[in-house]
Amino acid sequence: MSSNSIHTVHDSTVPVFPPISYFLSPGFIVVLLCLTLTSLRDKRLIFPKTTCRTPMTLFSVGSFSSTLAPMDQSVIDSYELIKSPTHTHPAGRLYLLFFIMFHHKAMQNTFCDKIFRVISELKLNSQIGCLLGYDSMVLTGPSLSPAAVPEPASRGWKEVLSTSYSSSTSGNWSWDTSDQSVPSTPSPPLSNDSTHFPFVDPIPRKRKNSMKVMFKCLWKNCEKVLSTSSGIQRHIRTVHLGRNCDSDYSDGEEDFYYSEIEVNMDSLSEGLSSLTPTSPTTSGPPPIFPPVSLTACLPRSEPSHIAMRGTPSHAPTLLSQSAPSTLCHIRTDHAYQHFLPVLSVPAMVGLCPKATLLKPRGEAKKCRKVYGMEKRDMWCTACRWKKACQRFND
DNA sequence: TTTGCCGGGAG
DNA sequence: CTCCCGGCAAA
Ligand SMILES: [Zn+2]
Repeated sequence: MSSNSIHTVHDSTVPVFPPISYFLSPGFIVVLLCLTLTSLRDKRLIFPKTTCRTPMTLFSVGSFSSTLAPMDQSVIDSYELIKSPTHTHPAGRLYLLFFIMFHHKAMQNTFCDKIFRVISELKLNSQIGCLLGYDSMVLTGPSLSPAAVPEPASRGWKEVLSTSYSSSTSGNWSWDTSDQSVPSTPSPPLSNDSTHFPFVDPIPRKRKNSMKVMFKCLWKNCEKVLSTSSGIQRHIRTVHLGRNCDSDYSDGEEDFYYSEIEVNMDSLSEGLSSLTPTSPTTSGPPPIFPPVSLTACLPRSEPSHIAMRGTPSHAPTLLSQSAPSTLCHIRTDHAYQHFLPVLSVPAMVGLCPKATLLKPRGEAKKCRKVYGMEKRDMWCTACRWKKACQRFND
């Protein structure tokens, strides 16, 4: 029976990774995301805030180990996945490659905005490159080989950005198939590598006054702020998403419609239902922004072989259905958010907060510069309307 | 020159 | 509201 020979590979237990065309069904958007992380912590920081339990499916590709593994369950799974030595770069870095399939097209922009924001807020020792694929124009090669990724200039793909801790680094890494690493990345000053997270004090930059983390609904014209993520999720679920409140069943979509804010408890008498309309902006404490260098990064040589394996996750799956207990979810979110304001350890050296009281009118490259006039449709809405950019705001 | 974006306007 | 653009200031 040669029909089965496709996934003959060793394990019969491992289901077959769906063909690339699966990701490219019309209406879906695939984001090819390449992360260069220096520690596991970085990833822990990024993904709980962005991909965890959102209406999309995340497939991880160990870019150097040439393995695919599904990551549509929870962050915990991704931990295990990352701990695998195949994902650890010899130099102590982690090179990760992800296919992200959005179940709703509208989620793409939200996701990008979120992940950009998180990365710049955290000043991660990470480089991130995003390749956005439009519908099914790319990766249409042989059914199973993502090696069919066309040349960088191919129209379907667009480089998004690459942030790095040092503004001078020209992050232009082409990942080669197997061995080599850090192709043209200038040697980063962080020698003090942290292969395992040397967690410093997880206490954020808390002021003496009690800053309490609260959760604000981001739905248009809704300024609801609640003290627990479960509360805000229930609010979004019932009020905005129109779901029945009888059960705590959640499909994870709420995560995109709220965000944490820090509220000064002194000027607030434990408002549990509404917030004083002090700051209309979404995120309360504007974090200090380091110079973030955005540079283009495009994959040069296509990964010639990628053995696909993993569970073919049911496409519009409901991630939380196995564990309807919302507590589990909250716990994870809550745990990670402690780390949020913590700066990554080694690279704090070159970063001066620099009192920029005068706000010299923008520093970071905005959508127009990053994407170019040619792909105006990839700008954020504000940029498209010639308003202040909200994706790369500073 | 290009880029960011305020203010204003149309629908 | 959403969407667009003239025009100015800064890069
Ligand atoms: Zn923008």
